[in-house]
Amino acid sequence: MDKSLVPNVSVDSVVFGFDSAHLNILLISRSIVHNEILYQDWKFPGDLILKNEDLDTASKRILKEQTGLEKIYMKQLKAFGALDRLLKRPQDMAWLVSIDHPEERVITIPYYALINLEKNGKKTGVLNQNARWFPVDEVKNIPLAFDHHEILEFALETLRNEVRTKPLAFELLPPKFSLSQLQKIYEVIFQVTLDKRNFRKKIANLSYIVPLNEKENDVSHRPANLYMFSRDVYHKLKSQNFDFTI
Amino acid sequence: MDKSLVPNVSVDSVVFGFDSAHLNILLISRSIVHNEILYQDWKFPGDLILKNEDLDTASKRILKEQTGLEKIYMKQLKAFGALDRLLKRPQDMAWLVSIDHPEERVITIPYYALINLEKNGKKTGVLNQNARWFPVDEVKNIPLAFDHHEILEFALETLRNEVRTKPLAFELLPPKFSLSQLQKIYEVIFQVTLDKRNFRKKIANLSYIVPLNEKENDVSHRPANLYMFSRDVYHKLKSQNFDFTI
DNA sequence: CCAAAAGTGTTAGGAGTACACCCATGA
DNA sequence: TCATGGGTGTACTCCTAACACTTTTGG
Repeated sequence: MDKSLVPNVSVDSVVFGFDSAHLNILLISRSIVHNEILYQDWKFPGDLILKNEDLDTASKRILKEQTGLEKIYMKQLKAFGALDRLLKRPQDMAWLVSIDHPEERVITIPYYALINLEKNGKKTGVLNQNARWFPVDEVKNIPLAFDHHEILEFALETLRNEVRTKPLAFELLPPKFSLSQLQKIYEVIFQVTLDKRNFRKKIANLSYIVPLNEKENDVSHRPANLYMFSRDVYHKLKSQNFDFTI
Repeated sequence: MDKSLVPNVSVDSVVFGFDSAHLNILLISRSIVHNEILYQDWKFPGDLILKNEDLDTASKRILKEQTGLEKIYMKQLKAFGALDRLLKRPQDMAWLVSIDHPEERVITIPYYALINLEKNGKKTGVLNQNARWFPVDEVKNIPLAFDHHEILEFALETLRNEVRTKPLAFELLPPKFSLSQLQKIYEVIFQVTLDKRNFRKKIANLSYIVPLNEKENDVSHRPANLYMFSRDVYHKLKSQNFDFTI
């Protein structure tokens, strides 16, 4: 194993991608042959960190190396350090050996990341052949490495908490978006349906969501007006103590 | 250094204690002589974890060893892993050598803990001579080890977020409490003053805060009625989806 | 002209906020 | 009898929730 690695600490990334209809998760394919059995499953992008590297730096570096994604919103979740988190299944242990990390005790520090998929897209943003987007509600039926199901649950809960009080929805949207797209984000994150008129009334009161003189193109229905999120206005309001809530 | 320790991972505890008037923080005194200078400052209870120990287990064990506190509410904050977090001041580096942990890279995983100080008390609950309670707003003027000021800020922010949606206030109170005590908790945590009548109206709607047929004793004013928090009722309501907010 | 999503107001009920005086106890 | 904190109601405002039809575009 590389001596410049911290042997007991890794980072992972739970990347949420929104494509105007669904919330998706980025997974990396993993194949291991162990005792003549082929195991195929999925994992989050992640790896051990370097000794001379901050946690935040490591998570960005590794995400870029493994998927090609960069310059997206990332935030730490918390540390996952259960004693047996690497030891529950034979394929997990075999995989550690196969990549020359035969440490038994690895504490992982997952991050969640947010990206819009319409432009950064299923193709353009993701370079690695082994990486694939899955709708978040399908992931519970997909075999994941280690404790990654548990990490995903925590990431979802955290996303739901944070999106209530922070302007995270805009990280999932393109720079110019329609109100229906914005509404859809809250609907897929909270698994609810919202009333269109009430939602728009609320948005109309938020000075940092500014209407543009621009409409959707090439849609086979009445084109929606486009809006943008003004970070400037938002931070000005926030500094005058202010409570963001949808 | 003990070979059964994970050399790069520690846990710390930010213990909040409420004494009916103030929110307090538990700190441990640290003295180091370095280059013939005596440094005296304070730190959170904390240490490196053992190789065969969960993070949650480690934080409980170390808190008990260093302060005597046990069986109190504890929850992980997040990992702090800045490259230079141990290297900013000479006393920090000298201290690591003095306790035989001369590792340069230690990622710490702080927990926050909640306790009531009226019964568990300034004396009874805390065994270690070096441990002392400080009012939380005095701590910013006290020299703390490493990045412990930053960790405290994060702990306070987290406490404020979580106390909004979870029944944490009751962890800071004795089993039987008055409504004024409960109100005071929200006032000290959020640094606001609340209207007594409006506060009590809200509480009256919460079925899991149940009035007892019991009053305060030995107070030189009209004795307050006592209440208790019913975990049963709370969890029943919560399972029928329900939104806790003060 | 059809399909599809955009856009738009009103009303009723509930929650939040502001506000001032009397009560019970110990000293 | 005084000092101290406990305990109580009302009116107004604002937010929330429920609800259905017309408009604009591409095909």
